Amino acid sequence: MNSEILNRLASIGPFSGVSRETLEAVFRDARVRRLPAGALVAEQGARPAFLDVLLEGNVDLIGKGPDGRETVVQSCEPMDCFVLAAVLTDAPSLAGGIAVAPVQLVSIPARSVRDGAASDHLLALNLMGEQARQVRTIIRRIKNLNLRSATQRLGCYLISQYDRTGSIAFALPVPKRQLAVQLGMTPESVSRAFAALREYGVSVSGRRVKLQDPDLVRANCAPDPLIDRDWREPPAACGDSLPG
Amino acid sequence: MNSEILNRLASIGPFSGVSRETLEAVFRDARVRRLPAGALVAEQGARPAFLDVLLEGNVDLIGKGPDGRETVVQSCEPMDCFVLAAVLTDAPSLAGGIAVAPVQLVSIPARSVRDGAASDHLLALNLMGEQARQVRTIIRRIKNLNLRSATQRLGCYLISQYDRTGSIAFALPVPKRQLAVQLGMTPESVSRAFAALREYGVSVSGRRVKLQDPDLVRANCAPDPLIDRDWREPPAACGDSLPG
DNA sequence: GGGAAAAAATGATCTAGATCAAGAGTCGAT
DNA sequence: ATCGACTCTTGATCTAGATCATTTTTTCCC
Repeated sequence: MNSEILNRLASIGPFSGVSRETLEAVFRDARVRRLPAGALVAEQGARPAFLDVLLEGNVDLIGKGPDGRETVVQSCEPMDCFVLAAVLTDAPSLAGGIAVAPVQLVSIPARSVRDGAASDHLLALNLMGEQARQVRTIIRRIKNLNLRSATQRLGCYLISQYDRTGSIAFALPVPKRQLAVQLGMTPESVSRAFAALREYGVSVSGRRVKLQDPDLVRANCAPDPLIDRDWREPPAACGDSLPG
Repeated sequence: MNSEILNRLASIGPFSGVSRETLEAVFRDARVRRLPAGALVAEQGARPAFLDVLLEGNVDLIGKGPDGRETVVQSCEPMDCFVLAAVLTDAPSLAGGIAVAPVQLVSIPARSVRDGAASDHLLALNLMGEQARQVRTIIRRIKNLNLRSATQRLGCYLISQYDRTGSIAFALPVPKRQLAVQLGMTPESVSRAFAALREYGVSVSGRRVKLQDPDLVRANCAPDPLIDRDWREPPAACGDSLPG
């Protein structure tokens, strides 16, 4: 594992500020993995052997029922870590992970993570905070799915892209098919939602989107800081208040 | 705060095994509250001043959208603690809490909880584990809602009651109206689901339920340990491996 | 025990979005 | 450019469950 990757890891929420010794112990047996799109990254029902941190690509966490039905629990971006809850409780994973694009990830042995938390107070605090943020992310998703129509969800997503880029014209970071997964609907519904948003001055061509009148979209899609992630909000370095 | 309550608190996941001094510090300014059914226990959008532990009654955590729509995020039973994620991250609560029955709860100042975690390694580990379990509970709920029909959800719920009580005849622990909330549907749908389950030998009268043939219900509702909480699974005392 | 008030059952609609089924672009590789 | 394979769009239908409206059953309070 090269030191550039190590530095990137050390800077994310769970590991920020953690002592060099602890990091060395935790990462000692970590390995970088590369997998093609479509690969199974984590298996549902098995105790995860590794905590995975996504360096590049996208991974969808998918829950399957006994009858084969599926539901996307979460859609991960670079520097997210997944199956953390299962790793920390050493319990069978409730969802499987599928690479939706070629991925690069760091796999840290689950044992190392648990041992690290047990022996390093700050790491434990960080992981506690990370899990708390997880909880909030999932609740946001639930609210997004249950409280809004498909069209509103897409509209709010576009608004968030607008806020992030600061430009009324931007490219979708993912293909529409994948957007459908993130927004909890079918690709057909995404198309129809785009069609519905034309009324509010939204034009699309391929991946290029243009918001003629962002405020009109805002007025009709009701973005809400308690649902949509505020990308400006700092990742909340927890453990800051640790004395000593 | 009397010592009986203190002992009950000390025995739940987040506080189990924690040193007397830490517990004293954390609980120093804690207060017992009693509220009538319908009371607002926690307000959405506000930074919670307290971590609440439910001693008696039931609390529903409800997310509201800008347009007034509502969705139940979680339904809490005694000895659950809620708004923990918001307390730990000191962020606005994403959902409000409503007492659906008269409740008794312990309110611990948020500050005390965060300070406790920062100064006591074991407490931090416990809270980390508690949050991890939270995550898993919510994911289970998502899978239950998205992967099963209303009838299957009710059937699996009844099976879980059967497993818990060991008897094919038992009383529902909550009124049907509340059952509807927990299962994510309307009271009307609960009625219809009960009607549909008659075919599988389920009879109801008031709160009394009888499963003539549990295996028939099982066969048609597909219970799954990765969705339904296994009540036998121990609450996973986390932090057991803490050295020293 | 009677009778108001809440809870539950039942029936009749309604609806958002899924599913199914064709077309129409779009893109990458030879 | 030409082919073939995706990805997207658009239209037609279907469906689980919500919603609305009414009746029946419980509950429980005096």
